[in-house]
Amino acid sequence: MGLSMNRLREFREQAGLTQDRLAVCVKVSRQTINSIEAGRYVPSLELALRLGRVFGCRVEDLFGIPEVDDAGKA
Amino acid sequence: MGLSMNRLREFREQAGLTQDRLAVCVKVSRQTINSIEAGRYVPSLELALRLGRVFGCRVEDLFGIPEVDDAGKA
DNA sequence: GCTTGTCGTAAAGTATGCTTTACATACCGG
DNA sequence: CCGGTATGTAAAGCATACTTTACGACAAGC
Repeated sequence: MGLSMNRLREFREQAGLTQDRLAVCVKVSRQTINSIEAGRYVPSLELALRLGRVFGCRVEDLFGIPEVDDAGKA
Repeated sequence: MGLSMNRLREFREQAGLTQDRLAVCVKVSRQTINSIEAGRYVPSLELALRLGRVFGCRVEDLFGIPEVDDAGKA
């Protein structure tokens, strides 16, 4: 739910990268980048870390913080 | 490779939590926590984000930064 | 009209995160 | 001795990330 919305596209466009070039940078296929931007699935931790490194930001800046959550938390 | 070594146990013990209690906090099974600490696999992004939230640290503090790059990768 | 570049998306296959169930160890208190 | 707590680990099964291959659409330029 929360994670299917991310700021990947925003970061990528601001960096002036195509999906293809970003994909090469982080060593996945172009479709993987596209699917993540489209919210079709959330990346693995490894990929998320690589993306954060490319953009010089925290993983939490790209994905996350949404899920405050479920009441019975603690 | 790099990600199989993480600081989860360190953070957990410092927080005075058992594997069981931490598991409940982040809503996974105890075995999942154990396996991550043992380096048997790396967590999903969702779980990593929840863990970071529990410990009040960045995902990168728990997992990461290791993989500077490939060198002989290909 | 053709090609080239960027994007959107789908299907089948492989890898792996996570679950449940289960058992084994070790420490501790009684 | 026994019971409870905390940990280590394994197997089978389900869900999903990621791959390759493939096709469709839109714009730009020649």
